Amino acid sequence: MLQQQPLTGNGPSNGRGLGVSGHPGMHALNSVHQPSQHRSDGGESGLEGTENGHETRRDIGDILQQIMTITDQSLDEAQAKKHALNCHRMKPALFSVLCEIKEKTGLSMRNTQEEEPQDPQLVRLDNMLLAEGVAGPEKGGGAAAAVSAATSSGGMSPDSSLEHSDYKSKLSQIRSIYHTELEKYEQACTEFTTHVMNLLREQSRTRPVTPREIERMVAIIHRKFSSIQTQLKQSTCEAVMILRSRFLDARRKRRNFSKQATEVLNEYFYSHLSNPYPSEEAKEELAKQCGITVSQVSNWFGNKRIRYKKNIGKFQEEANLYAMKTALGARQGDDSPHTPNSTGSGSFSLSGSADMFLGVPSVNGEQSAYQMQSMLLSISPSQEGDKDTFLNRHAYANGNWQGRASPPSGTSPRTDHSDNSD
DNA sequence: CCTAATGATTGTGG
DNA sequence: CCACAATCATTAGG
Repeated sequence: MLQQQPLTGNGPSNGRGLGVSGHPGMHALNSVHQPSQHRSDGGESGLEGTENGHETRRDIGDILQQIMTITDQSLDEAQAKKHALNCHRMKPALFSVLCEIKEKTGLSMRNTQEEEPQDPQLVRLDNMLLAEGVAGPEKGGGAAAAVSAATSSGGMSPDSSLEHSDYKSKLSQIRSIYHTELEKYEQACTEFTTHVMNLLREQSRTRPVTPREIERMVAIIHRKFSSIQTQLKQSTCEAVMILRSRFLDARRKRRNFSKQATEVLNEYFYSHLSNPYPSEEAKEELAKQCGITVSQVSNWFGNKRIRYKKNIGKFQEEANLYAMKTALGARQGDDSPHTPNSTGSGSFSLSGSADMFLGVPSVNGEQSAYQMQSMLLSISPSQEGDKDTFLNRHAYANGNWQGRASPPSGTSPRTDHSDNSD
């Protein structure tokens, strides 16, 4: 819109080369926009000459003549002419009229798509950067604090902090890059804007430029720069996402839970074998005790249930161990919160058997424990469910959540499962 | 190195 | 959304 102005106010000074060849386009433009100003005498004051009623043919000749003489004019002469034109008393009025025309023609079509509703994607990017702590004021609050709190209570996972700091440093790196780039863009934008504004202001002395036009120009520049910024934000987002996925992958690089943690979990699992579905609160409690997250507890129980069910025989030893342990704990006046959920299978069953183990030589006792446990686990309600109430309950519950288990081995209490098929 | 154990993820169904 | 089942990916032990 601005690169090719139709007016020839400063024509003579820079249009020399073109003028010589008598460009038809130029001629046409001249004749259109300055119908009353071209005059004869290629010499001096041609532009300011008075009107004369010559024929058009003659006019054209004059113009050509004028153009031809441009080459002969000196720069000073041209400047002088320009100045003279600028000082003409009609000039402001003419300019304002021209501005109006411009406004009505060229810019009217632009008006239609002037408003843009704040690109939603840009908003999304902004939100994400903000949420990720890249665009915000400073990091160090929310997530980090929560993580540190969680780890401190458990008193463990010293390596997670390491990974975390790694993540943090990478993130801050991205952050700093983002900010410097953003600043650079911003600076360039304002610089360019002021430059353009100055340019336009200056040009407004020689050609019709309305303030509104300048405004529009500035808006256009801002839009362009903001699109660049969007790109920057997008790539930053990408970088964060990549970093994030790497970090999450690192989380997949699991560490086994501590011995104590698995102890606690197993204790709960086997003491609630009838219904190994800890409530949300129980999960939280366990998580706190083990220094892991609630979802990790959920994972653990999910894995445990499925793996236990899949091969009960493999877990019998373990089951025994923990059953015995809880029995011992219960016996030692540990009236701890067992949260009798639904079936009320708290310290139940094995207190008696534990007693038995205690009064019996160790090796033998362990063997008996296996037997007992396997009986408890593989018992079917119809067989001898009416012997003891606790046994009955337990067996029932077992059958309930396990559905039908499919232990590949013959449920032998021994550790020698002779199913080597190769 | 191979394998079992194990924590996490993914896909499916209620 | 939760549980389950299958699977992935890593760790630990031989």
